[in-house]
Amino acid sequence: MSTHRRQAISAALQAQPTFVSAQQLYAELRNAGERVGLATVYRHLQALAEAGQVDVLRTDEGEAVYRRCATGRHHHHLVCRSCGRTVEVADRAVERWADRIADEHGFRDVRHTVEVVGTCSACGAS
Amino acid sequence: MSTHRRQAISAALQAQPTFVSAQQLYAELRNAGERVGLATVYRHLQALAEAGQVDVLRTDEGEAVYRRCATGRHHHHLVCRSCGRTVEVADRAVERWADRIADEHGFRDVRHTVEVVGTCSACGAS
DNA sequence: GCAAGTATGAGAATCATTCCCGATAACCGG
DNA sequence: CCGGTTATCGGGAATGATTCTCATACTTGC
Repeated sequence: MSTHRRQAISAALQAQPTFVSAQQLYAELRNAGERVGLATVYRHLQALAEAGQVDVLRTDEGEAVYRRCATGRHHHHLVCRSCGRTVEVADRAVERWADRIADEHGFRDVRHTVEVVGTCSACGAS
Repeated sequence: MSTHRRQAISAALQAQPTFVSAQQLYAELRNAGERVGLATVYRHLQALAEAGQVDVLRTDEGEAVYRRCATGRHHHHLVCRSCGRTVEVADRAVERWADRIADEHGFRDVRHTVEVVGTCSACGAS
């Protein structure tokens, strides 16, 4: 159906250089003049997440943050704790590791979460 | 000072077979007859977490869950999504992987989050 | 253009977590 | 053991993110 709002939200997300919370995206949309409701932002973000079109993760404070990733394939993130710059990492090594560990303990249908944060070269003014 | 409440909370946490939320722990303490406040549970849980005596992580719903781990050393968890059984995994391989990835992209002071969930052999009634 | 159905937005409702503050209990010097 | 001082408690209010509700606005098929 009407994909007007959905497109606006999807586009706004696309424009983000890093992970953003629903609240942030909502604020940006409002600033950009979009008359959109917070509930709508949440709805679409969730829909996009379920459709696997965006990645979701939780900050240490428990806030959900979203990001439209370059690839639809499974990957992980390397995020700068200072500027938020995000590098998408697709490396089979971790997947294999997770599978091996799970296997060693008899676990099945394994799913994993792997996120790495650090200070990027631009921010680490050493 | 008064370590009465602190001990009760620490002990209750010790008795948990898996990760528990502050709310759950609070409920258990009340059931056990402890006249403790929710705020106190949060306070001590946070203190214990900062002291590195308990591990904290976030559920997909954003709720913080705590666990007193066997070792104080750095490790990860393999959790059964059905029964909650938790296996502590200390495997240098992931650490090396994370360091390597970070290094390749010029990131420093790296910290990582790695959690694996699956169905344990007891629950996977296949 | 019209009916029927979905998306939308505003604000209320939820829920975990934190804040506030008067009450309480531990510690200490005497 | 006593009073004074101070950190901890507990309960309820305050906060903040997320979800729900529902009347209204837009879409689509016809």
